[in-house]
Amino acid sequence: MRVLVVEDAVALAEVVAEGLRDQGMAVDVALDGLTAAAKLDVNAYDVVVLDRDLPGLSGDTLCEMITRRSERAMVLMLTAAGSADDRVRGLTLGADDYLAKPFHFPELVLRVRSLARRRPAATPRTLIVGDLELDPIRRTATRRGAGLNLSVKEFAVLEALMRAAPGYLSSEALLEQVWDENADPFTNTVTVTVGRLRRKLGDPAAIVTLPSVGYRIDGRH
Amino acid sequence: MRVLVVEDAVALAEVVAEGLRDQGMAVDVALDGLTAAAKLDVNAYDVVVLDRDLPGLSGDTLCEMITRRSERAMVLMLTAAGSADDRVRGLTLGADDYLAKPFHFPELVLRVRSLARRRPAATPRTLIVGDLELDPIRRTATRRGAGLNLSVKEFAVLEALMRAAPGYLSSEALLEQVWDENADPFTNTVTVTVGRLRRKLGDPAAIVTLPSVGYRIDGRH
DNA sequence: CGGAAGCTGTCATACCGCTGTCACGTCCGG
DNA sequence: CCGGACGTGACAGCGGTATGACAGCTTCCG
Repeated sequence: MRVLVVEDAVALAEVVAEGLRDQGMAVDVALDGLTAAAKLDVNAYDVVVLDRDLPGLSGDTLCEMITRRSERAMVLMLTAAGSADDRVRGLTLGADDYLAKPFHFPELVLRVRSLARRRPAATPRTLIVGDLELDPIRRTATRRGAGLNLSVKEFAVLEALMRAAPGYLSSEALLEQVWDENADPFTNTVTVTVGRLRRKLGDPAAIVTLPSVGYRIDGRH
Repeated sequence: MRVLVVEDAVALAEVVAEGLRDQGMAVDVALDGLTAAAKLDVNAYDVVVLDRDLPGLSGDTLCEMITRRSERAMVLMLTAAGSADDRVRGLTLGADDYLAKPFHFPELVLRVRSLARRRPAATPRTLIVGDLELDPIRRTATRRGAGLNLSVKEFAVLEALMRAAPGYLSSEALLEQVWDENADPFTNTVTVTVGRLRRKLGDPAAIVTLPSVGYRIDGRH
């Protein structure tokens, strides 16, 4: 899952980004509105965590820009002012959720996850493809009921592939969804991670390679 | 629109199925939970009309199985008990609508239609020409149900020809669509690739040559 | 503080199958 | 009988993919 954190207080931005990364998300940070707008043009985010007080472009303006798009990210607005009025104004601008500073970090994580889930309209709480089952919230994955011990990246790759099922994802698409913008575009870490994931999934092969095209979960089991 | 009726009372099942067929829907019937589960594995339904009292698997269990999937059908639960409690329980399990027996048939039709409308559009994602089937999303191709193991170019050629069917494509058109613009115009790689594709498709011949004109998929199989 | 263990990305390497070229054979119309 | 169009087998080059080894890093724990 790809997240953009827009927050001008560097310290806070980093704390939030790190925390979300611990949850296995690929997080980019923008310290002002203009940078944020540029990044939004280039990358496809699932959720934008947006501070309302921003240098450059105001959070409100940015929020409106985002929500006007058709394939838009979900917006979680952060604000210092927690009054009911502000809440209403924020939601009017199209923010999908609202969180007042100071906030409890676990709540932020919860809301980001729930926003991501809401995006392509009501995805179920657990992903099931063939004999694979994956719970994004509890961060558990099983095959034929047997628990899998996956690393953060492996889990994220499996989740992305299962969300795409029965479709496929190219290496580039995986790199974009699972890794953040600092990823070397010439890396072969996707290949390696898929390889390691395959080993942990065991037989029969659950991930099929479509040569020169990408990877796909085989749901026939 | 594809509908599955799961109901153990044969007479009722047939009446419902016939009535829905009169509305132009494609209706399958399952008389018990296990049969239903099997059919759900194989076919993609838009709506499942589900009796709660079932032999084999209970309606509740089946409903949970359906709603946990990602590309799921909408569920209309039928029940003898029409109490508010049951209604709540049913919806908790993920049923999308609820109808108490005995019901007026027009109401059933109405609800099925409305559920189908709520569903994110079952896209006809497969190309079908004769006995050939090609799924661009999953990147699979089959003939008479048997999977074909095609290379990138072969797949692209087959896809182009199937999209053109029942028309034809000239070698030049294929070269333009499948290969990039700086392809050697004097190459015979199209001929070769079509040849290899033919071999993988097997008998009877599915690609006919129109001498000096081009190639066409023969859809009569 | 120090060491063990796990995760992650890089690199080198081996391998496999796709791909385009070429040569040659065949078919068909003129 | 000739010529063009097409089919097909052989072949070599190349690119994509898998994988083991390794190093940097973090985390955990005594």
